Amino acid sequence: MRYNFQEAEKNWQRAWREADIFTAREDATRPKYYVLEMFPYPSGRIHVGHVRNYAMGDVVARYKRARGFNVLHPMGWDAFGLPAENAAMSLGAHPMTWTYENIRVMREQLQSLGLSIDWSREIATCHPDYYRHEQRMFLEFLRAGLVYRKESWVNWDPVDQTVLANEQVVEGRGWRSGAVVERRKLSQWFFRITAFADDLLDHLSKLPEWPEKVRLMQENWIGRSEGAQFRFALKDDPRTVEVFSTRPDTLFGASFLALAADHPLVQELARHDTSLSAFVAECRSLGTSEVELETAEKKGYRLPFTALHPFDSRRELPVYAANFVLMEYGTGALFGCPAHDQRDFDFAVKYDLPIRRVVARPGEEDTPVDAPFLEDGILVHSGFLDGLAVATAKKAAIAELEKRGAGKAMITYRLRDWGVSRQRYWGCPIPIIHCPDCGAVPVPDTDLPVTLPEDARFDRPGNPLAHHPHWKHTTCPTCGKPAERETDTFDTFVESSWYFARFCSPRASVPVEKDQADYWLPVDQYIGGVEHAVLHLLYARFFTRAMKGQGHLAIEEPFARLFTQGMVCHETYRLPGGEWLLPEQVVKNDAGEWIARETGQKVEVGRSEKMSKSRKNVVDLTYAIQTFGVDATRWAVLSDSPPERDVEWSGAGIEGAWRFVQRLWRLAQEWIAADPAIAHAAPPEGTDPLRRLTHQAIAQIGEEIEHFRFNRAIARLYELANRLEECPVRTTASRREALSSLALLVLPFMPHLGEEIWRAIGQSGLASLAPWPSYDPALIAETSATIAVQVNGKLRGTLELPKDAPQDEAEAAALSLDSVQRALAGGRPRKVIVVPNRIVNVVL
RNA sequence: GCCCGCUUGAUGGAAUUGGUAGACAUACAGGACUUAAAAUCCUGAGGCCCGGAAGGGCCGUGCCGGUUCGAGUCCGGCAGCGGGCACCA
Repeated sequence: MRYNFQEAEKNWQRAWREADIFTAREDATRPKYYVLEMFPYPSGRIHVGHVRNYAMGDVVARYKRARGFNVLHPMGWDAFGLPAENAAMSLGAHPMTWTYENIRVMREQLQSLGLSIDWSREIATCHPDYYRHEQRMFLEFLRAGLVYRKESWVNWDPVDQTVLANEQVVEGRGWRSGAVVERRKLSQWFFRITAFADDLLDHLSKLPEWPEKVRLMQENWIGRSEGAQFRFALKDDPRTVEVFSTRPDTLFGASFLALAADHPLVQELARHDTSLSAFVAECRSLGTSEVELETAEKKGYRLPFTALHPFDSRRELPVYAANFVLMEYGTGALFGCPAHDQRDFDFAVKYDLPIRRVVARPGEEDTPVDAPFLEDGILVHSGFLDGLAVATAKKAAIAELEKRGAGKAMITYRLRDWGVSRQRYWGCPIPIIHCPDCGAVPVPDTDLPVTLPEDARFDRPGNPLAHHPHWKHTTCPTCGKPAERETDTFDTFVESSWYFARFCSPRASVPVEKDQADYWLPVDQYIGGVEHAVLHLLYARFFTRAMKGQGHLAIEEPFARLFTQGMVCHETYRLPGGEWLLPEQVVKNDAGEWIARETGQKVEVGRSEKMSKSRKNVVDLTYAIQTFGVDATRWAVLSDSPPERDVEWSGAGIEGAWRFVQRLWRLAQEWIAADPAIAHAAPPEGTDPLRRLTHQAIAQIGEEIEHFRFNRAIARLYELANRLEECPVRTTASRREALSSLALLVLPFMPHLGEEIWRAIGQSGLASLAPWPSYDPALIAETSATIAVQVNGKLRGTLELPKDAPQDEAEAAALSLDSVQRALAGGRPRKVIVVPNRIVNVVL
């Protein structure tokens, strides 16, 4: 007798489909629950990481549905992106064909997993019906001042002729071409995410159901710094230099000013000063990689200016252009206070500038500074600030600057506006027309969507849209003269910034249908990888605010609860030539070395890292699913490891999971065969050991699922199975209760087996529609307690006592134990500590 | 450099949040069934020591120290691993 999972999977998936039970409909009479897993990029095939992610979401969705919630659990495709274009270049397939074919395969694979997904809401972001709304919202945001265009520095790959994201620059080279990346200034479109910097930061504290780690990462990313912005006058020059500082209290310790190479003043001087312009070029060519920055020398170029101290115009400070000052942060200029900043200290030593102590511990006012003093202390040698603590001195310094009209308190953020222009084909076209006379003109609403030309060519580097013979040529909507379309497309993070809202009304003619969005949003449970902790999750929070501003949404925060599941990792395998191999393409030879299965070549084994298609360390579960079934595969993927933790994938667990599937199925079959009346038994009454086990399991497993402890829920289910087999007293009624509860408890993890057992015991209807079993607290109440007996904190034995037995009884029982008597050796304990129902500790 | 997190048997991990460390699973070993294998079932197992055995003792949650009747759990210090940020003024 063997469980035929192929049959069961086919039958139940058909039954669910025919009963149409996963299609979500608004229903004011039931509480809603929106479960969403981060949607996949259609890279080719489903791997273990996907299965883990979607199996978790499915557990939650099925559990909440059983708990009476009206569940929305949709699926879509994050379908624009670079890999499609790379595939077009290397395989000759059109990005669209490649993408839709991948979607077809992956959809089939996901559907085979028995996920409780509402497929009627499926969306693909590369479809014009999706991105037309994005284009429309972009233009709305433009009108609202949340979008602008400006020149900015980008990473430019001279071989592929495209902009690269920072993440795509590896050690200063393009990740694909290997070419040394240049910095280039290009006109780019930006989303004004900084307009919400404070709001995005403040609301983090209102997201208690987000992991602390993610909130912290976003906080650091936004990087709020409080300080002051103020002006230095220049000697014999009407211009001024604006600086930002978080330490205005140390202003009396200033000994120089430093400007970024891109600072307008420096730029201007460089026009007539060739050695300065050489210095500027050197600053720009400086790599942006961490290692280079770490080791780069602090270099300055003395400018022909002298700055005057804002609190004492007799004090004169030299002004430098310096390679460590960033135009993008603050004002692109700073004052250096060598005594209280490491970098300024290094610079002062190098250029022999004064190092003036202005903060000190009591009694160390005149101690020479041989290393920058960074602690809090008392202000010294600072005129009106003398004697103040650092925090007070900051306020006093700012007040004085304001009084003199030299500056004001200022908050600066690390967060930059979001540059969304990409010189790529496979993305959403930016709906703008550039007219020589009218400038950048929005595409009129009636002309949306701007769709991609299908006949683009991918046989040369650069942007296929720009190369297209006629796509970009059009006329200006304003003046009617010949004009050119914007040939850049959006960063693909734009699509994923609002897809969760689109799922509420996926076919609407507006971006979101307000009523439906108001019903379903926010997402109650969002699940995805921690690698999106900052970018995607921050962009989505920004987009939600921007959409609210346009009246599309009523919420600020898109995701009420966030769960970041760990990554599934695997070793990487690489041939000497650099070609990556799939795990299934390598084997260990007799000597224990890894070799390529086909050629026998030695393979270099790399460290275990997140499964990704580019490194080929992906494990396809097709084989496991065909051999052991979907239920066993889902079970194996969720067993053993806490969901938030990274796991090193090994196929080891899957056979055990399969054995367990069969064991449960056999258990049900055997019980039914031994007692056919089980199928019709009335609900049990009273108490017996089997009922206690059943109800304990119901209580525990519900609790574990609520808290995302799927590994523990699974352990409890194993325990339940072990005990059901051993349990002595069983009535027909309690057996029926045990089996039907078992069916429902395993269902979120193993939906097909759950249905199978449910039907086997004669339950009507679908288990997937059955309410979560309830437990009787009276049945699970413990009547006795096992109490540990310790002598001086060391375990000497255990006692079995009635629950809540009086303390003196427990003490007496403990003292009468042989092991305790031996330890006492006739003496008397100094002290006995009794913790009811837990422990008795005899202290000698 | 700064900020977070982690470290428990052969392995993945549990431990009611200060109260019996190692649940559950995987791998392993022994046994039963079998001509044999698979499957299934039973048994064993943190380490060391005493004992023929029953049993008993000591040590043990990265390392050192502390608080406590009692520490995997709390505190201080250190090490290792992982993650985030970084010429951020």
